[in-house]
Amino acid sequence: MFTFDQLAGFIAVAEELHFGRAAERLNMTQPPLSRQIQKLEKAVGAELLERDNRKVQLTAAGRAFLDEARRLMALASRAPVTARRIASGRSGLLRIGFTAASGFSILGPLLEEITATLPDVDIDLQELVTGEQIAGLLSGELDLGLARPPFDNEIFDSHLLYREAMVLAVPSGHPLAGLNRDITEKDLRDAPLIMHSSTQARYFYDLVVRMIPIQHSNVVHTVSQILTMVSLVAAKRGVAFVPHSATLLGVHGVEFLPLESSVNDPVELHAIWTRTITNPALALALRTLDFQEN
Amino acid sequence: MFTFDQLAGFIAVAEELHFGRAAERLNMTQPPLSRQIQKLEKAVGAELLERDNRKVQLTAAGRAFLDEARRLMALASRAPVTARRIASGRSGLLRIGFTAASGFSILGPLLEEITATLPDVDIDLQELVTGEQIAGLLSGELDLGLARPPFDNEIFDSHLLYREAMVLAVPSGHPLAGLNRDITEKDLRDAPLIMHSSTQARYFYDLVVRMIPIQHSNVVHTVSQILTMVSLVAAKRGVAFVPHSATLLGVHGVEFLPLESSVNDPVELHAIWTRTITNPALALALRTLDFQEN
DNA sequence: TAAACATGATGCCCTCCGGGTATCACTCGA
DNA sequence: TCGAGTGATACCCGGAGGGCATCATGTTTA
Repeated sequence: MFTFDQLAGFIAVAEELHFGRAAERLNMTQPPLSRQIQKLEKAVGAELLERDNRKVQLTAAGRAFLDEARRLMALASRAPVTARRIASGRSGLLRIGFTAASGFSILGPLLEEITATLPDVDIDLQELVTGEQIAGLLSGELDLGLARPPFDNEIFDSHLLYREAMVLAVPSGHPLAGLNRDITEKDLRDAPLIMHSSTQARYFYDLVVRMIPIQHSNVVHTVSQILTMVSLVAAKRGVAFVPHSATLLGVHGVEFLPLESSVNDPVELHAIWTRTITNPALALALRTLDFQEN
Repeated sequence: MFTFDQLAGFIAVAEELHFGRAAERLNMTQPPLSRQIQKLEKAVGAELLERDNRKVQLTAAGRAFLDEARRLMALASRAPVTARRIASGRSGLLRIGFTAASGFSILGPLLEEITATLPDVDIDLQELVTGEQIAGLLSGELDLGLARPPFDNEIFDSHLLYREAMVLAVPSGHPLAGLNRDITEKDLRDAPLIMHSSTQARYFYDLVVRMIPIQHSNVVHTVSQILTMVSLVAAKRGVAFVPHSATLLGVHGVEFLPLESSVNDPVELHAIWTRTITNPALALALRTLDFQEN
């Protein structure tokens, strides 16, 4: 196998067609350059230059090999640059998981800020519920999640994106919509309820149960995604507790009513990521977004 | 700058994710391999592998650099192969000049033989009169010519392709066409004549003058290309002496009549090339065509 | 919980590769 | 015919890189 030095030497001689001048260009003397070319020709197995004690010219094989040599040198000089770009985080891939509701609120501005500052970072997006995001982050299939609590603060670092109110989704024209006041526990005593899964959507389930004593006999559906809930409300299957950002989903035939609540804006959305960051693009993105100091 | 050995080492470690096994695969011991990778990382300017005293894994930059490294190695191993193919003549470029008439006779079979034996040799074809071919061969713009004498036998080597008769081209329905015998000098005493240029088509000019005493007052046109002559005959501008292969040009409105001649088939076509062959593809083609021994 | 094991990094030695200087061999032009 | 120009060769020397022995550290096992 030949070396990059030999290739550089050959290119110089091929361009100068003169060993002395080529050696000067390479900041070396002529003899080692001669031997370099000899070694290269031996390694390639073909005569590349025709030397005539008076002039030097390329052989047919030499012309072809010159092309390849230039290609090799170009590739070799580009490779470290791209590697460094990726190591520094200015280039690379960021895999982001997000919930359906966050997709309509915070995701857009967030992506805009990332792409404006880090234009060479590719972004993979996946709509996932919080549980799937946590699994993805742990397995390394995801770099960043936009998810709800709870998550293990030993493993994950996080940044609170926003808090929002819980509202009641009802079909258009529902009697409760005419009340023009905050909905209370009593209003819901006999309403058919579309409820969050206590396992898949634990966060919402717990929140609702803390806010309002539920008549479990009223529950007609148990689902895990906000979008599914709103769709079922639109289909007049019942009413549902959803975060305020669900109003942005744009589903027709649904109205959103305020709820009487002791806590202001109890629903949280966090950006979360594993504390052991291996993706430089993530590190840089977190700094860009001011989620992390240093 | 890094070396190919470092690249090969990195690829091995990246594939094995284990320094010991990678070293074994490379027929070396583990310590120098470790240092090779360190040198490579220093040269690249980025950490490529994350070592953990227990396991090895690629960094984001390492994954990207692995692609480039594989590309480099592939290119580096292909380059000598193509160079050798060209040096051996099995691949490359052959630039052939030919006269219009030879294009309709010998050129086809000749090309067929070359491409059948040397399928990877590209062929450039140019229709040129003998003088232009000789200039092209001398300047190195042409490798092989299909031309007429004379040419300098000191400079050019040659191979006689064929000899052919001279015939008289006359417009269809010309009185001479009805004679049904060889045409003699006397038949042409008053015929308007389309004659070869004494400079551009010296060979034909001399041949004709040797065969038949020309009435120079009868010459109505002086041209250098056979195809032009036949076209002018078709346009009834006169009669012309052309080689037998001109019958293959397929020009309508022209008949070809035999000439009384002392010499059988006086018109020669040669393959010619400079004695100093630099194009390996030419050397191999000449041997393939049996134009040259060894 | 301590000892054996596994694995990458480091220290040291030695060989060989590659660069430098001096010189040769060959050709061309005055 | 001789000197200038140019690529190849001889010889020397320093440094790069490989091998062996060993260290540092984390994991497995008894």
